[in-house]
Amino acid sequence: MMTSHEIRKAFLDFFVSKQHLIVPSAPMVAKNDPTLMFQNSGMAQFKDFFLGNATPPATRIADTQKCLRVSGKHNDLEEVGFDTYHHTMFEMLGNWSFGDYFKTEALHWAYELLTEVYKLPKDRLYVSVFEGDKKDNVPFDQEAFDIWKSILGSDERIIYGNKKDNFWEMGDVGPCGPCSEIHIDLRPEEEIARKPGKDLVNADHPQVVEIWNVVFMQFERRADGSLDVLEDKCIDTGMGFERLCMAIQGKQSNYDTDIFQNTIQVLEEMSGLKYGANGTLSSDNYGDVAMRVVADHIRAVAFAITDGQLPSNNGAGYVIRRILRRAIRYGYSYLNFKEPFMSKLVPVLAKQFKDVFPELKQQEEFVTKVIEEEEKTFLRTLDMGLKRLDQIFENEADKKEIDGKTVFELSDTFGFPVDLTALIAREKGFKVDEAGFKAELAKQKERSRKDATKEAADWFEVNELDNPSYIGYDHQEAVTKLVQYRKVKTKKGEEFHVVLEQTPFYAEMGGQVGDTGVLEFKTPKSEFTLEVVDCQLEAGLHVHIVKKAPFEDISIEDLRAAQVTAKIDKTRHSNIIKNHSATHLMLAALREVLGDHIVQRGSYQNDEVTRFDFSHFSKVTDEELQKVEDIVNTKIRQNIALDERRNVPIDEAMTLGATATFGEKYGDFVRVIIFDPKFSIELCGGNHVPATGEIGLFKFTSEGSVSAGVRRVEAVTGIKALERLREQEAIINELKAVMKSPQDLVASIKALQEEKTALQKKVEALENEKLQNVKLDLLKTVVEKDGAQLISAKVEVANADALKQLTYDLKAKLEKPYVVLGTELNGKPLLAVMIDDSLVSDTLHAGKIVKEAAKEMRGGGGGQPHFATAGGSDVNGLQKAIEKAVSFL
RNA sequence: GGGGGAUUAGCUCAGUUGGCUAGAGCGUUUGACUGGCAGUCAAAAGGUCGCAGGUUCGAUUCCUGUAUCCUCCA
Repeated sequence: MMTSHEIRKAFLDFFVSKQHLIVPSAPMVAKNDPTLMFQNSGMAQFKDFFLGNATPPATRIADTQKCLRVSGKHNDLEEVGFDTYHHTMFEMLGNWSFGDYFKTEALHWAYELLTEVYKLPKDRLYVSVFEGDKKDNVPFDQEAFDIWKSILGSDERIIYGNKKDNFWEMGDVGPCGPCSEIHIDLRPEEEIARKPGKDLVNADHPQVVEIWNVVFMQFERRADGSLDVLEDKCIDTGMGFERLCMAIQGKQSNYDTDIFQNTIQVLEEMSGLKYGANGTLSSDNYGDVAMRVVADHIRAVAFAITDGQLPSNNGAGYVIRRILRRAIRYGYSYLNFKEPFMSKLVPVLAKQFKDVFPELKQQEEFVTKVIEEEEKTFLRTLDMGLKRLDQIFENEADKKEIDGKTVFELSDTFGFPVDLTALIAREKGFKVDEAGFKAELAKQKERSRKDATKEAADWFEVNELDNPSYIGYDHQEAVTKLVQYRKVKTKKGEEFHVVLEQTPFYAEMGGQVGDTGVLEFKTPKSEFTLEVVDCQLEAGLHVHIVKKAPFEDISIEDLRAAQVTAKIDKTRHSNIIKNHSATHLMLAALREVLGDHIVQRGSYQNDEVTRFDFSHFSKVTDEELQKVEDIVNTKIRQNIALDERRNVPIDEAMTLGATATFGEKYGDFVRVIIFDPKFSIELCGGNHVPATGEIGLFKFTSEGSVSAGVRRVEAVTGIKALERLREQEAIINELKAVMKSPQDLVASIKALQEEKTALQKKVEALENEKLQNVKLDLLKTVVEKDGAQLISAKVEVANADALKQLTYDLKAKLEKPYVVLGTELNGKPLLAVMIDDSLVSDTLHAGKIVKEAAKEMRGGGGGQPHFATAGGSDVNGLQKAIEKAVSFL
């Protein structure tokens, strides 16, 4: 039997023999395509070639591509594991022709590979051709039909496919064309005798499956819906590797192939459960389902992390977190893993894929650590949720239902997955109020939406100018005109938004805050100055935000004629750009010190500080931070001139080795910021210092964690860094002065602390001793009354605790105490009542006694049946209160 | 950006009409038993109840602000 490794190799070797260039898989995380989070098909990385935006390295290419799908027609994450053939991550084998060969070769080779190399039985194969679509004005694919007929010798295994199954389009416009699929029937003979496989093609049967899709790109869709015939026709094929292996290895399930069996065997050892004990296909056996879920998900997560996507709380990172958590959940619930287990599977995969995807082996340790951290965090979350659930089961034992609000609270506040709640509830015989949950979720969404919206009036157009422009890269001041303004109501009040023809104000973007400054208006009748508190980008416009503006009192003619001088706050701006340029240097230095896995996760620069989040799995040590500081400050001292390049084609920028930030969208032309081409090259639209020397000084102020796998550092630059150092110095100097300039400041403070603790203990001991004397005196005043030993007195103590202590001490010395003690503390009366447990009854209850008695001193109180305290505000009533308390006996 | 929650001993956490000498388990220290290890038993030490205000006779508990962490939504 061919191993999966051999099957993959045979594919690539076959196409090498047909003069194809083999290229490596693109990273699974789509870094340069803003429309995609992950590679979702074999052709995604070649999109630019089909669109004609780039030239392929060869006209014939073949590869295996790592793909990830979690949503779509057949890929709902929640379904994976319940059947035998759906996956989150999968490999797509493909061969491509860019204006080279077309249908004849593509179909002949496909058939040759399947039947000659892989030796798949011919009588189990079916092929489909496009039947045509009148509405779209696309004809029946006669060409493909004829080719297949000549290959197969007859048309009895050819199926006609409709537009949905057999016409392929990349988007609303662009290259498209019919396709031909090859299906295989893997059912046992007796079933085939009962029902011919031809009837089951494209019918979602787990054993009659499509294994290869050959797309003929021969048209181009225009915006008006019409089709043009392409000059350079292309071939785009995709063969699902996991399914192919199932077919060749004669298995009933993708999970029975050696691709997944390594992992599953380890899972069996770890869990002590046997996979497939009740029949492999069973979706009722949750142990089996769980193993499939884990085996599938660990691949997806491990390779996603390898390709640069850490689990996080939004975007692509959240997708990875959800996949990982789903696997942990299944392992936890059905395989009885209560401790991190996913991370232990990474070495299995690293070994299995070391020849085809060596990147996992290279980053084995890192990937393991990230997954383990994430597992620990989530297991803690699960534990908390389970405890809460247990309480709910106890409290609602008679209702047998968990209301929607509680379910929502579990998920919203404690991150406990809704379906897990439902699952556990079912096991306990509880129902879950799903409608109520959905209502709560809708409310939450509404809240978030509502908050996001501000009430904005329509723009009031003053001057019609279609091209407002930003000139801040070259100027800090502009003499210009008012284009439009509007009034906006926010939660905090009212503000005006102003758009100018030209502006030197940078609008917040890429982490750099917006500029502030002034707008000086000169109209024919008046002059006034507006203070700009912020500048934000909206639909490509620089929107200046001002708190007050007299626009409504000025005629439209005068506004139109107004000359506006826009000036940014230069000092603030210069502090901001120091921080921004320093951030670039810092990123480069971090990568140098910590490694290439350092990827920007977020950044923020204002005039005070630069804050930078990046992916890294452990605390950055003080030594590492110092190294980074040293590198950055060295680069500052080298006074490297800014090399700023505008309108660089994105491909050219990437060739330069530019660092692009994941999650940022880039156009075809980008701005590149270079400080020493060997050190820092970044795609960036922000403002920078003309030379690094201007930054002056760079100093970290903090390092910490934002979430698992992400660290946050903050740093200051320039005058702010100096100010900070001075502040610290001032504190130390002041401390020294206060401590009378000791030789070792730290040691003397420690000594002071120790001394203080010792003295405190001494005072306590003395007070206790004093209390003992009071106690002895009081013991002499014991009066027998109704079988109880009564002590009542007004005493002097240091604090409320001492009074408490005294009553307990007295209790210990007496057989059947009834103690009433009062004291005056800070001008307020305090009362304590202690009665023997044997005396406690409905009427003789310390809490009640004290409450009644406290009325005498205008106060209240409470406590336990045998001991209670009360306070009040009238010292003069203390004596009466004591008497009152005594009178209860 | 908005909502919810958490913050109590070295660690993990309990602690409701505001008054319970602020607790448990693990860990630490000491003592006893044992030939030693391990263990068992007994005892002890260890707390600004995140921080700052406020309400109250009295706040770990209620309110406001703030910091940090968790979590959901956008």
